[in-house]
Amino acid sequence: MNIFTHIRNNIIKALDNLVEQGKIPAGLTTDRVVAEPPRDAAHGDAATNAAMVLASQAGMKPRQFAEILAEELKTLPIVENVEIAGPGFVNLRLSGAFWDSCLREILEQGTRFGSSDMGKGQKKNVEFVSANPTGPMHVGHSRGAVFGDALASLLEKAGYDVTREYYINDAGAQVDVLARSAYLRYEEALGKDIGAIPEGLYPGEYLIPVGKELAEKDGDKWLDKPESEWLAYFRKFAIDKMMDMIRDDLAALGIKFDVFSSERTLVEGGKIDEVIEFLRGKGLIYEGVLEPPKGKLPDDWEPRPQTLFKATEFGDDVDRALKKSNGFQTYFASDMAYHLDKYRRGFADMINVWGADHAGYVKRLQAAVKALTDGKAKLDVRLCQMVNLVCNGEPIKMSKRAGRFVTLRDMVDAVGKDVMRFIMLTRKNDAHLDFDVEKVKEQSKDNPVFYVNYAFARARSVRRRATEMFSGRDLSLQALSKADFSLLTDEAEVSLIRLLADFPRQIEIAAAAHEPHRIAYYLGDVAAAFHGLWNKGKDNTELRFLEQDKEALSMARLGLVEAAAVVIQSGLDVFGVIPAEEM
RNA sequence: GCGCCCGUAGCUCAGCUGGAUAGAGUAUCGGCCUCCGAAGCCGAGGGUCGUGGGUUCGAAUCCCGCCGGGCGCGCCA
Repeated sequence: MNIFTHIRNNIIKALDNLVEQGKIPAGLTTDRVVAEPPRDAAHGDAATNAAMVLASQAGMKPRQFAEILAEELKTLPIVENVEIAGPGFVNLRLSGAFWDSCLREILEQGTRFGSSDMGKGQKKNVEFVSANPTGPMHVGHSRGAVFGDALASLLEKAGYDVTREYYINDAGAQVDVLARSAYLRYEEALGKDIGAIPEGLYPGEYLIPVGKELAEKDGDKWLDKPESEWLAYFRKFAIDKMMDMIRDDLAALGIKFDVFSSERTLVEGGKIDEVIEFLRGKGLIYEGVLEPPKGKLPDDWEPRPQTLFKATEFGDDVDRALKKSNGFQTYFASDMAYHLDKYRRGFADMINVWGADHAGYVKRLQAAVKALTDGKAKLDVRLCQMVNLVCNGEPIKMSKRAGRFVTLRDMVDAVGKDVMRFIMLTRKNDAHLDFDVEKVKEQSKDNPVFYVNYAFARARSVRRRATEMFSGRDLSLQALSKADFSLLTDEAEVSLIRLLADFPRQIEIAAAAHEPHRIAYYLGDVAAAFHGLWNKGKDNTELRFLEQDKEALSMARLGLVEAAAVVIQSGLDVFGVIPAEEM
């Protein structure tokens, strides 16, 4: 439970009471009233802006309104003290019993703690990766993959019904190139000297086994046959192989999709024509000629009539082509069909994760979704910036053309899935990220995942000691939840409890903003608070977690330690990272 | 030319979608291991939040104009 929604509910109730008592006028708009943690803990546990937001509506001064509200809030059982500060903040100090109950809740819920019902089971579709099925995943895909997966987990934790979806671009010219490249490897497998891979075909060695497999399966059946006979067959076979490979790569990163959607299926099912007719019915299609593109003009540009969609009516800069001048469908047209398909499958709330190089495409797709669903569907596009791969400060060069790119698999093998996932999530998605493949392997401060994990490992270490010291005693989370937490009175202990209790709210904030990185920062704070408390116990033996002759106190402190471990584990779980028990 | 993103401590970045005295990490300097794991902790210095206006009780945050950086801009996928 997010304690600040709980507090806000109490404030709203208090306002209702004041209306009943005739102390403030009825009918105030309370939308903007919030309860939140004050920036400075010295101001209390929670602050509300109610007086400042409502005073003018009520025809009072903020301070005056605050006085009245404060009197009413003092009667709440969870409130220990109320103060008015600054322009009219009402600061609440919550009772010790309230914080004890928060700690108890963490231990009772275990790693379920942090879950929220904010999403109310509402369906959300997160489409990510969607790499072309023409080769293995390279490192450039990894950020979007990790981000999308973590965002999906985050939304699940916040109470949404999330579908992870992969859109296979298996309809364009690039998959014909794939088919031809595979055919070449097929010839090679049958003993033909293919020489150098011609320009325009995929040179990667990953197609060698594909050619070999076809040769073993079909023999020389396709040899010296015209392309028209084998192209479709080779294409399907190769695409399936590539998707198997991609699925394996993703699995190595701990990612599993719920749905794979195929562009080709949409095309062959006539869905593109259907969507164009659908829009034509709405009067949003016309034949016309587009303005020449701005900036550097392509050499062969000339005005041509095409089938256009009135994207400008929905916020786009120009109208967009759905059919080329030769009558073929554009990629945008199939994307429209795809998003209409998603909507019809029940997703009125869609998130797409793209590389930042697709930024120019966002507006037109949002315009499309608006038009297709009469504004009933939401589409948020999250852009992931590039990851600069660095090795001890030196940039690593990648070249896909030469077929020697660093694959995602190489990277997972080199640094490990968990490190990779965590690092990718320690930055806002739209900020560039330097990833040093050597430094992240160091077990030091250069490696943010270790800092958090170290706190967890220390917590486990305390538990191991406790089982020795208090052998025979039930030290399960359930048992510890019954400890006497009123014994935890040190400032560092109390502030750690507050921080841990804030986890559900952090999940809600991060989920609402579609920003998983916030959880990484929060976990850093939790780890810091825990390390701080630990070291306080080193300096002052009175504050050590475990003391043989003070069992009740030890149980309360062990409960706090375990609660910290629970929150760290639960937070890392959103990232798909499993913390090590020992380091 | 247009659109999107960005500009916060020497460096790398947070900043809870408008709150109180702008924070971490790193680097520099100074402390803490007879004591639950020093991969850690405590402390110090370091800021015109690019800039100029506007909105209001209140702006790093929202709006507009500049300056600087990045990306994108065909019927490609």
